[in-house]
Parts: sequence; structure tokens; C-alpha cells
Amino acid sequence: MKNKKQNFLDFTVDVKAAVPVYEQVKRAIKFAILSDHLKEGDKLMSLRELSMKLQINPNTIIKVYSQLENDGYIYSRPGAGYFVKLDKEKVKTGKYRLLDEETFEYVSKVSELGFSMADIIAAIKKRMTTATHKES
Amino acid sequence: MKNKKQNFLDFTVDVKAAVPVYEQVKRAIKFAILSDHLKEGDKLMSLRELSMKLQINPNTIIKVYSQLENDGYIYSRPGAGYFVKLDKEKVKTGKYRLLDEETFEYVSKVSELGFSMADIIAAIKKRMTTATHKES
Amino acid sequence: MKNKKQNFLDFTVDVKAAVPVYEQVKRAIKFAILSDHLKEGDKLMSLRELSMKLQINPNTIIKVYSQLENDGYIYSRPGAGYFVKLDKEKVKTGKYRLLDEETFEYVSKVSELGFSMADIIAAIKKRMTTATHKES
Amino acid sequence: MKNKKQNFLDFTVDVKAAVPVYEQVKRAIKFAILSDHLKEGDKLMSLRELSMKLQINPNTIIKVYSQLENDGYIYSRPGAGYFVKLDKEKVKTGKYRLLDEETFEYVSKVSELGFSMADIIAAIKKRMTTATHKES
DNA sequence: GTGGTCTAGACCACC
DNA sequence: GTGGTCTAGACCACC
Repeated sequence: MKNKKQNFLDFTVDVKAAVPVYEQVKRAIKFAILSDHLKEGDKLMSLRELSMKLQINPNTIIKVYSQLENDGYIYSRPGAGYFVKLDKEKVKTGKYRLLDEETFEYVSKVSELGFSMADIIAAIKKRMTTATHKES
Repeated sequence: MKNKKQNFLDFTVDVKAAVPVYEQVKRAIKFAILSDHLKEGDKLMSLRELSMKLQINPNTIIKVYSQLENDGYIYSRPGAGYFVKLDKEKVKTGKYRLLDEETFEYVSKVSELGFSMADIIAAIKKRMTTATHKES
Repeated sequence: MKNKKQNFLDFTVDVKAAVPVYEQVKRAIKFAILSDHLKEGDKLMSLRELSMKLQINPNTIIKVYSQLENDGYIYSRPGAGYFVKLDKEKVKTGKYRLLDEETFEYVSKVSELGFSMADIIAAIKKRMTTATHKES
Repeated sequence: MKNKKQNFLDFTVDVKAAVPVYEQVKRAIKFAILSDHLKEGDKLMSLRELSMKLQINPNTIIKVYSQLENDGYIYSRPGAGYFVKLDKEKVKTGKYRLLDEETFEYVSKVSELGFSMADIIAAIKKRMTTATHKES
């Protein structure tokens, strides 16, 4: 009830950003998988469909899907499409890696502002207790 | 040694992003002030200089500077330029607001991955102890 | 009976005046609010409507409305329009500031003519007693 | 020492204003006379000179000077120019009429804001006592 | 229709 | 050179 069909891809790519477009798309799909918005066996959008939706070249989507397949997150059934493959261990590892990456970015930024670990942890506790149910 | 003249503005704007260009620039400058990269009395880039550097219209920069002036972060001396104005109280308040905003975004994202407060705090502690000196 | 819909804006801007156009419009609206011709919740003319009426660029009206919004006199509901927001304290303060400004201009001018405080006060008393009901 | 040559005419006419241009110029000169910036026998600017300075048609200046002559404020010496003529009684009367006009405008405006006579007189006293020496 | 963002560029006063 | 005002107009989301 929470999600419509693949609304996790409601994002726009930034063609001018430092991080390349294929990486942006890859991260978005990986995040959807690791956060359970995409489940075992779910069919991904077709190459054409996704490339049109994101307004980018189909070859870029091919690159994304190939790498995700190499990484073991999805598999292809020629003629049918790409599907999510959930390896429990891999997902768990992936989640922790993502946590670390997000934490790194977050800590870097707030450290620049001069906050100590105590400040940061206080801010997090405040946030997590006030936000019993958060908007999506 | 860490900063060249105003290299804190080494970022690119994303004209297609959900957050408007003027807001992106405003945040970047505010962050530079709150993180002490811009100090009391420092001269900002001129309207034309910054608009050329960021490849956006001078009027957009005017909007940014005007709003920052309204918010009390900078002041203008017509014919001379815009300069940083540091109000200790305002800076302190601004820092905490920014901490809260960053924390909100961070917590939202990692909560989506299913991590608990304990997981998050552990990740932060790990990061802050390993990163005695962090890259910028 | 005294006012038609928003006839308080029956004025013309002077594009060559020392005081900029946006300031003239801003003052007129502020005066309408402070003098109760515009009441809490009243809808202002739309950006396009007012810009056509006053024969000035919509962007100038945007500037006016944005500044009035910053000053807390009005608020915007995108897609609906701009509306008057009355903060009793702000209105009271605003009225006294305006009184001081008008008094300054008036006193400056008549002082140039050589009139003393007694002359001025006599003139005012005469005016206020004869003008039981004044034309608008 | 206070005035350079006829700097009392440092004003610009507003061709779009409700009050006609010739009336604006007439008032400015009358004010200069009544406020002693122009003294008995002072030579006014020539028709050509003033029309160029104010960027208006020489015929308009002719109209102004003729009316001022009719009103007894100035006189012409053909071939020499126009000169100020001070009739003590006329000046005195003119000053009081001007005081009344200014007072009318002032009182009208601040009354709209809801101020009482007591408020107004208090504001004037405050202004006149604080402004021991005012800027011109 | 409404507000809001942004561009491109003219013109001004002041330095 | 600097900030500041203003125009003309495109394009967007939301109603």
C-alpha cells in the first residue's frame, strides 16, 4: 500500500554532476533493493522503458544492469527482462557498506561545522525519538 | 594551506534538481560561513564573477545575496562588494539548525535500510575514531 | 461605500523618481495595510494583474511581494495568490514608524519656511478641527 | 555658504505625475522664494538654461515664469532676464498658504493611520527637539 | 488561472 | 570595476 509500481525510481539524474549518470542510476536501484523496496523476483523496468523515463541513453541503462548483474543483485532472463536476486549475505553486507558510506558523508559534513561526537549523537537521538512515524 | 581563495565554492549547480539553483548556491555560501571557511569581513565574489564561475545568470546571484543579506549573513557596500557579517548568536543557531537538517536526511536514509539507533551510533563512533584526520 | 475593490491602488508609479518603483509600490501596499484598507486575509491583486495595472514588469511586483512577505505583511499560497497577514504588534510598530517618517518630511519642509513649533502646532490644530470629515 | 548657485532646483520633474509639469516647476520656485533660498533681486535661470536642465519644453518654462510674474513673485527685464521681487506681505501670506497645504497633506495621511491630534503633536515635538540641526 | 525560477541584457550611480 | 533596478519573456508546477 505504501508504494506504487516502482515509484522508488522517482528521481532525476543530474547529467552535470560529479558522479557519472550510470553510477547515479546504479545507486538508486541498489538502494531500492537494499531497502526492501524491490523484492526477490521483482521485474525491473525494461531498458527502453527506464531510459525513456530517465531521459538518458539506453546504453547507459545496459551498463547499469550489467554491473548490477555482475555484482549479483539482479539476473537476466533473455526475452523476459531483468529480475531481482536476493542473496541474504550480500544484502546484509551491502547494507552495512551503504551505512558506512552515508555515515562517512554525514560525519564529514557536520564535523566541518565543529560538532563533537556527543553533539552528533545527541542530535540523532533527538531525531529518532521525535520521529516515531516519519513521512516517506 | 587548506584553502585557496574561496575554493569553498568549487561546486557545480544542478539546474534540473528539485532544489532550485538559488537555494543550492545559498546553502553553499551559508555552509562556508557556518563552517568558518568565510570569516567576518571577507569579501564574497562579485555578482558577475560568481555568475560566470557557476554559469548562471547574475540575477540569480543577486537573489542569493539579497536573501543572505536579509538573513543577516552578509552585507553589501554598493560599488565595493558583498562582505561577510558574523553574528555569533546567529552563527550558533544556524549551525544547530544545519546539524538538525543533516541529521534528519541521514537518519531518514539509513532508517530506510532498516538500521536501528544502536547500529547508527555504532557506525558513527567507528567513523569518528578511525577518521582522526579526514580528507576534505 | 468608501472603497471599491482595491481602489487603494489607484496611484501611478514614477519611473524616473529618486525612489525606485518597487519601493513606491511597496509603500503603497504597506500604507493600505497599516491604514486598514487591506484586512487580514484579503487577497492582493495577482502578479500579472497588478503589473498590468501599474504598467510595470511582473518581476518588479514579485520583488515587492517577496519583500513584503519577508517583512511579514503578506504570505503567498502558490497557485492561489498573495494574502494579507496581520500581526497586531507589527502593525502597531509599523504605524508609529510611518508616523515618524511622515512627520520628519513634514517638519523638514515647513521648517525650511521658517515656521516655529508653535506655528506648526497651530496649523495642525486648525486643520484637524475644521476637517471633521475629510475628503479621501 | 549653504547654497551654491541655484541648487534649490536640484529636482527632477515627473512627466507622468498627476500634477502637471508646469505646476511642479512653479511650486519649486515658489518654495525657493518663500524659504529664502532665492532673495530679492536674484536672477533666475534663463528660459533656455532651465528648460535644458529640467529636460522640458521651453514653452513650459515661459508659462511658469509668466504665472509667477502675474502672481507678483518675479519680474522681467526684457533682454536681461527674470528677477525675484519680494513683497513682504505676499511672502508672508504665501508662506502661510504653503504651511496650510503641507499641513493638510500631512494630517490627511497620518489621520488615515488612525492617529489622534495628541499622537501627532507628540510626534512633532519629538522630531523638532531631537533635530537640533537637521540635514538639508 | 496562480505563484516561482531563471535567463539575457539594458541602464544607472558610485568607485 | 562594483551593486542595484528594471524589462521582456520562457518555462515550471499546482489549481
